[in-house]
Amino acid sequence: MKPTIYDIARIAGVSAATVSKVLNNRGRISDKTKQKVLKIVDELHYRPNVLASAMKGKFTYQIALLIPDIDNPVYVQFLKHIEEAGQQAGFSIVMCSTDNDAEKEARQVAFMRQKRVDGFIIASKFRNDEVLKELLEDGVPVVLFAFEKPPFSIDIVTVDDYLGGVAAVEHLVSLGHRRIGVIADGSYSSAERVRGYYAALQSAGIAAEEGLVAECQTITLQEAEEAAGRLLGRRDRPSAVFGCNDVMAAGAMRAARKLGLDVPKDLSIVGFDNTDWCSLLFPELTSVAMPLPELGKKVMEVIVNRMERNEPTKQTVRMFPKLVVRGSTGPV
Amino acid sequence: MKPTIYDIARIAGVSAATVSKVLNNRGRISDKTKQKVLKIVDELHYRPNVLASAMKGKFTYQIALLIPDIDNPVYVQFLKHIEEAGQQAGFSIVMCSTDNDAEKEARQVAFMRQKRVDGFIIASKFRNDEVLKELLEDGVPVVLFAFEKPPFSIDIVTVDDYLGGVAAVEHLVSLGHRRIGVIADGSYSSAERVRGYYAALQSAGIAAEEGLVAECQTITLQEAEEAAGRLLGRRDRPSAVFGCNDVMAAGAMRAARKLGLDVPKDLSIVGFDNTDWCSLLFPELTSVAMPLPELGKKVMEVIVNRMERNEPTKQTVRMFPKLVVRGSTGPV
DNA sequence: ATGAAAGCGCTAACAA
DNA sequence: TTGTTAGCGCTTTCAT
Repeated sequence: MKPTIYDIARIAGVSAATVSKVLNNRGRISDKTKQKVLKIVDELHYRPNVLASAMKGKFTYQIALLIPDIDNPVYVQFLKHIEEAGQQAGFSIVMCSTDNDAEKEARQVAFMRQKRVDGFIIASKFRNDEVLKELLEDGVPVVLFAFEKPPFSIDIVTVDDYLGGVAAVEHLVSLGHRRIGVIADGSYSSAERVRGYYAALQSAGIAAEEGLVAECQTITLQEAEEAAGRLLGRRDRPSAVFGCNDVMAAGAMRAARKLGLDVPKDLSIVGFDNTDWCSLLFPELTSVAMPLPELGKKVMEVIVNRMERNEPTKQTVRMFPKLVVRGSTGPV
Repeated sequence: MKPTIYDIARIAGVSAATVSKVLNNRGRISDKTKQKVLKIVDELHYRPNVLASAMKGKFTYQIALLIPDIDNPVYVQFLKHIEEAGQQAGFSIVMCSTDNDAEKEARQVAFMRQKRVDGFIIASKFRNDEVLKELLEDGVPVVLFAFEKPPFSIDIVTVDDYLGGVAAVEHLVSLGHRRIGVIADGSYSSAERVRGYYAALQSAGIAAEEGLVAECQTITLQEAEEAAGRLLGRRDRPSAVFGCNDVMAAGAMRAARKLGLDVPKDLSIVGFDNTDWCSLLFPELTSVAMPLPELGKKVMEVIVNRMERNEPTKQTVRMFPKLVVRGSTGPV
């Protein structure tokens, strides 16, 4: 059997309370007993049982990460960087995929709460307002990652999608493009990026055109390809397309190829998220990058902060995206 | 506060023990009290505290998944399917990336054991034999996923890499290729796939050639591209390349493009893992697919089985891979 | 069929 | 400075 705090206590000739104090650096303990206890702890490879200490109101050191759809490569990046930051801070990440399904969201949250995870990081979207509200009311630490949910008062760590959209489109404009299509999905981020698109057009003095925005219901290559097909099938097709994420952009790439269009000669394409897909595509995809390592660190910082002291004021951290130019964009 | 079993008991006018029995379907309880208790449970939205029941030796319903490197898209697929199967079976997955680092492996395992996860699924590789041995000796449920570790007696759920290698190379041979290169990494799976390569060559009556096997230290696009470059730079370059995973194959694709070789006219390429990268590449990548949904289900089945009754005999499940032909392979 | 009581491993008052 | 005690929420004998 694994040794318990009592085994340590017995061998060291002290009480369990003393051992606990040594382990947690609380109260005053003489240096002598401290050393003695630590020595035994080391010898027996003693490791406190997290369950037991969590029962006393301490942390479980587990954070649930809710992700809508792991087939989108950007979510893998989220996971990667959040797990990394979590490891750094001493927390593990429990991966919960929700498949964009409100029922599943509810089930996962309920299940995780039973396990007393210390908090929830919700990435990109969350449909079940009911459940979110309950979480907040119950004072469970929750941080939204890479999206916002306006009516809710809640901690948020995200990227400035609006500015990202602006950057993408300004790049295209600077290359001389004036007819620029967009492929968007129904998400909050997407809407912001599209807003950036309009703003960039406007400040370049380009009139926004009906029919240059294609919508996807779900974020899949196939849907994106179809949406792009609609855009590129027009008689007056755009000379550039802004995909609101790399999946959309990849779909546009496929559509272009199917139509025999050369990228970037006949069509420039910009994506968003700067995932590893960018370097697989040919030509490589110009894309807007989030500062993921920083975002990951930040989201852990915010959630741990909320776990430790539940301040009444929530914060929104909105970091700056950065355009990464590659081969998929060029002059008209 | 969340209601406890005592709250339920009090309201229902029974003892906590009775409530516990109802909840766990143990002992005999009259239908009447059962209904009464269940009703209260429902009304209060009572959910048992997993920590508390785990303290009494029950499950935590958490399984640690150790993954070496989430940048390889196949590991994301592992995660996806294992999480799915876990959800089905009522277990959540704690993601632990190890970065191929023995120290990190040890840290992660120690940390997870503190949290009393019910078991470990180790994907693809594990360097720290020490730690693995300890896990096994302590009777902790462990299953290897998608690789084997011959000297150890341990449960394994994997794909038959050898047959996968055979299938890939037989496909190339059937297209008329006789000089076939391989790009491998140092993993167990890779070695098996290469063994399949040799076997397929031999049964086709083709002499294996020195220098047609390129090795990578790590699985990155760049290294793969370099390795492929070495293969394709030879005067008598192969007409086909078998990448031991899709990353390697993608690297080969890039190398080919850099050398101005047309795929599949000048060079056929086969990958392994059938990841989503396959449909991003152009031409789309022919690749060997693992039956991931089945593997995911199986690995959960095996680990849960080991959790429930620790039988002395370990099992190895080796499933069959399947070649998926796409545009990257063609006749010589 | 039901309940009382002990205890899982730990922490936190409170005493000493 | 250290120890005693109670208790987190649950399960499990063992009585009744």
